[in-house]
Amino acid sequence: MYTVSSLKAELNERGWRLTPQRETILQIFQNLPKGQHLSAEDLHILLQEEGEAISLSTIYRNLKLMSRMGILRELELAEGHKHYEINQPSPYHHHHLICVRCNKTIEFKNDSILKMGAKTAQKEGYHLLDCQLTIHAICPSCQRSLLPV
Amino acid sequence: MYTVSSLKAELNERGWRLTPQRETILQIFQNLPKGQHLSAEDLHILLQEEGEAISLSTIYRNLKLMSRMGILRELELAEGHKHYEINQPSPYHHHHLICVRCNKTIEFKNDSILKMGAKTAQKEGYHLLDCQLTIHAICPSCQRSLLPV
DNA sequence: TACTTATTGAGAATAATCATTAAGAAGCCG
DNA sequence: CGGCTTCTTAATGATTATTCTCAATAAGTA
Repeated sequence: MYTVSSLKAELNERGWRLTPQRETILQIFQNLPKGQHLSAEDLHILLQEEGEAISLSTIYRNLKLMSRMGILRELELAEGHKHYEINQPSPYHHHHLICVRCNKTIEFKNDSILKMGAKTAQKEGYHLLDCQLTIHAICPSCQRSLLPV
Repeated sequence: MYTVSSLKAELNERGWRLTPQRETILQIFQNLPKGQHLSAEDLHILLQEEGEAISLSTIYRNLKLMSRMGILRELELAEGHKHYEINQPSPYHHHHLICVRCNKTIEFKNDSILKMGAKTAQKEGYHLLDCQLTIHAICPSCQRSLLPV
């Protein structure tokens, strides 16, 4: 599991710094119930409720930074705003199937996708950070509702 | 001088449309006293005062669009926000010298800069939209004030 | 302990989303 | 031919999301 000290090491390696805010954000995501993900706004409110308020600027900055570092995954579940979740290694690595009508989201696993992503990145000399298959579709329940597309 | 009908022609050529809002924005810039330039917010307020209110979204969208079309020039006079002015052809084409302390701005001309820009763009097969030399400096008056840098 | 400079927070500037409106193209007809 | 109606889809406005700027702070290093 990704620890605060490995975060610090990775940051320092690039001349960046471990701040209390970054530590807090990492911990929030690590303690999040499985399958949950947060938007910037969600995280902002959650932190306020816990009395650990962090400014929205800092939240946006660090969500982006930690995604680029491969610590978080940036999910495009619904249109209009992004969600984030912790990026876990192989046995927990998963993908998303989203109903574009009701936004119901299902996580599923498929090792061959990750393998293919890893292989492709390697072949091109890229350093893999994350590899996610996102499927937008219409769930059975919404299909039955017969609403027009 | 750039006319409404040439704007319409250029827009339509790309499958875009001439709207009353775009026409209004063009006219505002054409009637602006020489050497004046507006920020998005300036333009928004100016239009409200004239009773021709256009939404901020539309203003931002069109300032960017018209800059990319080469109709307006996007100026970075002071940090933090952009200013726009009409983009005029050769005899009126000019550059800017800005005091980074007091923001006093001087326009100056230099045909060889435009020629060089045109030549460079052409050599690379680029289509020239605008070519501006922006000089940030400290004006004599601010130098005399002896404030620390 | 001092020093450099990345980071934060607050606020302003800019971009993106989505439902609604309307520009321009195409087809009709007198 | 021109005016009128229909149709497609770009553009608008309102709102929300995100980025940027700057002065003040503090992490890591010497």
